[in-house]
Amino acid sequence: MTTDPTNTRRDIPDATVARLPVYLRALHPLISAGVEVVSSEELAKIAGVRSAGLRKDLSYLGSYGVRGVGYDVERLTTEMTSQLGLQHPWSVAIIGMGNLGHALAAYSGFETRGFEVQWLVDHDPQIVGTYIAGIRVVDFAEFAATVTDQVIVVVATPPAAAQAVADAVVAVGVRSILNFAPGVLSVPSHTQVRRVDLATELQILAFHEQRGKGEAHVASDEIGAG
Amino acid sequence: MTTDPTNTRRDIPDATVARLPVYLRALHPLISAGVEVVSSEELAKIAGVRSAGLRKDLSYLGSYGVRGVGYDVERLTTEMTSQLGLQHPWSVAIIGMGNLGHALAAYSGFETRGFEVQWLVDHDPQIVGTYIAGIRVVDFAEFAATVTDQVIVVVATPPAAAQAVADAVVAVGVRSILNFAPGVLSVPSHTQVRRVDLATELQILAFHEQRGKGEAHVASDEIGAG
DNA sequence: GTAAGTTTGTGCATCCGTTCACAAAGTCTT
DNA sequence: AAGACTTTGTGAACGGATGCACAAACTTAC
Repeated sequence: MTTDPTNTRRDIPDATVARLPVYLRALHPLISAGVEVVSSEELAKIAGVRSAGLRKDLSYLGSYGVRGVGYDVERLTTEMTSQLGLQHPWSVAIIGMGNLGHALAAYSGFETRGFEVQWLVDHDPQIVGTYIAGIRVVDFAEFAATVTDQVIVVVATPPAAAQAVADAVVAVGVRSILNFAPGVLSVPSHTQVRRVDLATELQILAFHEQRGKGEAHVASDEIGAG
Repeated sequence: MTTDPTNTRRDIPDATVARLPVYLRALHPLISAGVEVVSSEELAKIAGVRSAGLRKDLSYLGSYGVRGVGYDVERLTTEMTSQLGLQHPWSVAIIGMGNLGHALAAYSGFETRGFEVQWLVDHDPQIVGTYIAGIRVVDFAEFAATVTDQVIVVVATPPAAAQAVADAVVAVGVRSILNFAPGVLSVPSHTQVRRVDLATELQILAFHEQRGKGEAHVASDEIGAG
């Protein structure tokens, strides 16, 4: 089972999946610098994890490291890109063109990491038809009529509207939602929701700052998948 | 150990701490509606967790539920607010007034949940001195000169600047950082960093969408603290 | 070709978090 | 006051994730 090319379909633990994007990002500067091989020790340092954990994570990919040498940077990148399903870009729809939605639409970090913002959606007639970051804002009906398979919806509406939006996008077949609105969305079991709540993050920081006066070096949400 | 008023200083697991803000938020509509008592079953439903887990979480607070009745909504709110250190608002500084920083500055969700944006910081002379959401943008020197104890810094700069900003804020005594810039910040061990990376979240969603075609109902990061 | 050096891959032990299930402790009814 | 009913608080079992330590596998030097 060491270098078996057939083990591409092991199931990967959620905690590992949550770290793959971090590793992928850590590989970028290495590629740019023309580095061909990297050891688990070096890569772990860049990614901010322990080397043993990194090796275990990579082993779930049916990893192709070479003992005594390290990992081929390009191959590792290809492998992770493939595992994450990022060979071709995913379509993203941002719903809610308030401050946050506006900022997300203009955020350049999506394109470089496998995503393409294809719809900007709002219900305000004053905003529909205008252009934000070069993309025309449409209403929900137009989005629903043109939406294709495998889209990821980003909910950036006020909290009061979020559940209704979630219901509506689920109804048109969306299965993946990234929710910036505070509060819990209730969705069918075949739909996955990830939540990003700024106030929650600050409150967690506040707790630790108040308590231990910050002895812990916390690194991320990992937003451990529930 | 059941209703001992002295057990206010047990150490609370990280996973529980990450959920307290969610519970606190779930209590808001109940208070507004004038509900006085809530069972773990009801509250768990609102918060999107299991009732047994909720009870265990509350028990770490030295919880004051009443068997056969439920939890006093107001008391629970007070207790959690106190545990999270939110009796008086925390000062927040947002560094980097690009799209995202701009949106965060205008985000109204902070004030209502215990935070007060007190500094907006940028290094661009064109932006310094302007007002965003009623707050004057200052340069880093002015921030460093006026910063007080117990501030939380939100890093919303481009990735290339993030590490330098982190070094600088650590140097003036900041111990809590919320980082929106992609990539890992390296900080002293007494400093806590929480990371929010939009592209990472999307990539995790993409993985599950591609793989299981979304059979999992994922709810949040839990951002298991490292 | 052999020995020394390097780095991966993983078995094992440990820790942490979740879930189950039930006794304890309260309320309500008669 | 006693019994039926409700809901909490938690012990215990379980499962997943992390960290350690080392054998296996490769390279390099001589």
